[in-house]
Amino acid sequence: MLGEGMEEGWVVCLLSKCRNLKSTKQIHCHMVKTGLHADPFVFGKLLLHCAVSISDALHYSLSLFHHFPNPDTFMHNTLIRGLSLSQTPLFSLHPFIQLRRLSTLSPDSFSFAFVLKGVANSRQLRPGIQLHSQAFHLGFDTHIFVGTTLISMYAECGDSLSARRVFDEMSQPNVVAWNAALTAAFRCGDVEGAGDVFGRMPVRNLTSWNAMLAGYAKAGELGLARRVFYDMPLRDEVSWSTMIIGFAQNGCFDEAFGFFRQLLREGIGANEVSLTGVLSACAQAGAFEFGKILHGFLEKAGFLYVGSVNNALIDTYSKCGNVAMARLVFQNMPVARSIVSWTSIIAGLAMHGYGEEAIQLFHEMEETGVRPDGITFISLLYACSHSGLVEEGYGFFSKMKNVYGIEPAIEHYGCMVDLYGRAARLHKAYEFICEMPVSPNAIIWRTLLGACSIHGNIELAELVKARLAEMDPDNSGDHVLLSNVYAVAGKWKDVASIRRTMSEHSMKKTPGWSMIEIDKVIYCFVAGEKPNEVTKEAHEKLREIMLRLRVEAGYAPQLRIVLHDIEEEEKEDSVSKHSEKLAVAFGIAKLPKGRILRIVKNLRVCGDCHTVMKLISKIYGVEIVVRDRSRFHSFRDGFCSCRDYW
DNA sequence: CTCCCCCGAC
Repeated sequence: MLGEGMEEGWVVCLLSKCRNLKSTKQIHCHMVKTGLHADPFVFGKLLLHCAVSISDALHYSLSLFHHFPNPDTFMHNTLIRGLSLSQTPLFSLHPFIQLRRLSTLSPDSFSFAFVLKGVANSRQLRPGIQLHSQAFHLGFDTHIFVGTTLISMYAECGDSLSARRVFDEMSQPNVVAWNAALTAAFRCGDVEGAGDVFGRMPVRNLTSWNAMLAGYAKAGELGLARRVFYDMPLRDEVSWSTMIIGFAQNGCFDEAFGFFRQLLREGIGANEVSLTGVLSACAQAGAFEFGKILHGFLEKAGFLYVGSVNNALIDTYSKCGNVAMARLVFQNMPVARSIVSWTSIIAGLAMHGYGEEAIQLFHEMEETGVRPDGITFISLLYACSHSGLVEEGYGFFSKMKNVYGIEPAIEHYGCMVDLYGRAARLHKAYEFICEMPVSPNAIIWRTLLGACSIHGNIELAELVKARLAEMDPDNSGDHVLLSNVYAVAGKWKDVASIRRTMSEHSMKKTPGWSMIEIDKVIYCFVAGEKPNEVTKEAHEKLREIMLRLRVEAGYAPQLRIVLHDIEEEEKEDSVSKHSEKLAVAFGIAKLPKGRILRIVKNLRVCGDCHTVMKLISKIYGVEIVVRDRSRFHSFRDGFCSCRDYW
């Protein structure tokens, strides 16, 4: 038998090795048997472990807490801390208030710092102000730790002035407080103010420089980020990752790739964060070949043992059109599958039109005991809406609320509107919008307008367009959608009137572009661009293809395109050709037979192009994979994987 | 510093 002190140390050490609730409960049992659970120090460690170190054990720590006689301040603080990091951070107020009411105990600086963190995470300004005043009365507001948290809290709650004031009133801010002020300014969208703080900092460590990089990148100020990057006296892995991720998130994939290559060239080497960043760039750009190279590299370097890298790979393969590889990565993961892994594969299957399989995986996930989050349900609802699974979608929407207690966000309501709208239940979709408890944003109305354009409902489209005109009058896409509704109905006068309004207000239409990779070179075709050598060749091939489609398949262009030709007849013939048709034509001209044509497009594929692709796949015997704005179309032998529902 | 996230725009 071990001595008492040794037993104590041994239990605490064992506890720190427990990664889940089950093994932690075994330690707890042992503690009860040996009587150690009554020791406030050991019990406090157990509580901390359940509340903070392992996930999904917060409820267990709450019940432990309630069964402990006279819990001390540390135990209260542990509970506050655990709750502040949970899905319901505002609940951290409860143990804090309880602690304040006790006559035998009182809150300390930790209590304030943790509860302020909870308030910051809940973005609720009012309790934040009350806590600030309490901290002031008890003299904790001058505590550097509390003061720093106050700055972050005000910034998170959107009160930039108060954040600024707390910082200005600090007598001797340390570097952590300076960094908090810097991050706070960025958080409030005050890019200039952040630069100002940075300029006045007495000491700058690497963290401050990296915070500047991250802040500029998040604000889309990539030029400024780049300048700071080259001005830095010292760069670490974080600096490099921040640049790669910053460029990737702002759609500058070439730069993201460039920084990654430079990172390798300079011998610093990739870590798991820079790898997820560069993989995310591949995913968004549809860079399948580069993604495969990275996969080989990271496998050899042992990065497959990192969960996030697997997740990024799953997403990359899905978004590059190879859902089979995505599945394989998911199945062979040598580490535990997190909620992100499950959500990634569900989203991947969904965007490839495998709605039933996505649902199947969701059920497997539930059986495994992984708890879905709000994003999982967005992906699942997306799967249902894009596969026409209306009843199933509604079922999951209810389950999300009633079984998992997840309050639907505007995105979930958006999915539901899409679900009904795509399935031609336009009035149901409209009713749903009117009855939902949050006020609809432009995206919600635009979803319904999109549905009206698919199903040709002029009355509803006009009503919805009027709403959009109030909320987002400068959006050219909405005008285009309404004009499409008119065009399908043959109401040319109304179409012309919209076009006139658009040119009078000099509204710019987003140009459509399509990319195809041939021999490691990416060719990008933009609708309406000036002809060059490449586009000329593509046009020639396209003319030949279209002729063959007319002769052999009786193809006739759809109304919208006819209209288009009339309107733009004085322009170059090239303008009337959609970029995805050009990319396909170029691919047929250049790629060897039997190769899959992989195309990435920035907008949604139009009805006419969809028909043309189906015919090309049949007549030319090629497989075409098109990644549209939000999903994949796989054309083979005259059919598309979306079953014409998209 | 990260991975998964509703709509639409030729």
